[in-house]
Amino acid sequence: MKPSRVASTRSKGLAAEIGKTNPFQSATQEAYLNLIRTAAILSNQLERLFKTRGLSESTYNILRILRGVAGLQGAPLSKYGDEHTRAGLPLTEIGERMIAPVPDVTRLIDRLERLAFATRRRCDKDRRVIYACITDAGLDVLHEFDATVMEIHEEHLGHMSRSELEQMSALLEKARDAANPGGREEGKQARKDTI
Amino acid sequence: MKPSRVASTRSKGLAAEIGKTNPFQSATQEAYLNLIRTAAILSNQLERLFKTRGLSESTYNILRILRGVAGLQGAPLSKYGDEHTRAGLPLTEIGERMIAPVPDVTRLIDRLERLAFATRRRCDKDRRVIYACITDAGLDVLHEFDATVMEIHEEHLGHMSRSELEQMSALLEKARDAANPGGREEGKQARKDTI
DNA sequence: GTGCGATTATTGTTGAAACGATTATCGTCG
DNA sequence: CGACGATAATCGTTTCAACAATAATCGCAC
Repeated sequence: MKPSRVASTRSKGLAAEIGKTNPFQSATQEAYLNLIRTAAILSNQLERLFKTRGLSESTYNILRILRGVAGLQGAPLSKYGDEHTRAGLPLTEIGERMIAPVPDVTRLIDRLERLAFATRRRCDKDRRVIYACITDAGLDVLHEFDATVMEIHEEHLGHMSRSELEQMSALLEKARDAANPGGREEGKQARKDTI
Repeated sequence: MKPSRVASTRSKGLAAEIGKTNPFQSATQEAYLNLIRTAAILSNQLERLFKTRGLSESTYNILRILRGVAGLQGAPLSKYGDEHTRAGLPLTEIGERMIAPVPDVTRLIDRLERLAFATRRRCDKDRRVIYACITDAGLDVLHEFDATVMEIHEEHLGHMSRSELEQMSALLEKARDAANPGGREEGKQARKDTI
């Protein structure tokens, strides 16, 4: 069934030692478990918050991205259509900027549109691409969350010193270096700067 | 609609500063984003591996837990039934040991049972509880994965030094301290020692 | 311009998770 | 004993994510 490269035959020799390994088998495994567990626990509370307004962490992430570009001057949409149009972003680019890489941005925009938090707009230059824009209601709901989100972050991580947080961020970034599924972290300098 | 305590009125005053904040708004937010992003990327490859045998990360996690108790001497099930019974674990305890806290362990066991990787067994002492046990096929599929899982971990995190990994684990543990959704990390010393 | 590969988005379908309500059993108190 | 609250598991339903297949459009070669 073609294990699709992930289950390919990679035998470096450490295969034989399974079963008689250290309590945590290896430092890498312990680090991975801590990573997954911490992420799950911390994201849990935020997810519940978002859900009160029909959002998931992914859709919230998209709204943050759209808000980030909504106020830019040379934004793509400002030259089309009526003056009330807000700057948007093609769906593919949205997918590239998301913190958790997710295919199927279409469905997420569907939900945002149903909630009236985003709109679609076809690009005239290239009619394949669709721009998604945040609406006023979307800005409102984001604004409504802003304070609470920051406070939750403070509650969760405020007990760590600034240097610890920076250190953790640095280590996490380094941990990502080797992973890059598919290869190379987008040379196009994609900014994943918002939730 | 009762925001269920997560959206409760928590006004510490930093609410007002939204919008004019630093590039990363705060070190806590940056740390959170790095955490989520790294976890998503690293877990992605493992999930695809597990999926080749019909498992998710959660069901794999359960199998690891069940394997961990399958060989224990004073195991709960050894005193019931036939001699071929393998030690198992009540569903609730499984849920407590999982890396990502998940309700509805029932459904996960359903899948494992359908895949013939686990079996159910009702406890005679307390007929409410169900013990789940790993089967030989379950042990096989785990064994089949063991080497690859370790190698993926090495690929992902092998470029970091041991001290970096330990440091990262320590920071992640500390990050979890304050979160504890619902309060207090189970005083019953639950071990989350396997994937 | 016509056809062909590549890109963008959508859709269909399947599988998994979240949440709440429900059932069965236990322990205990009267 | 019989009722009550508590606990363990299951089920119903809705929502969400993953994967593959499809449709529309573009860029370019010819």
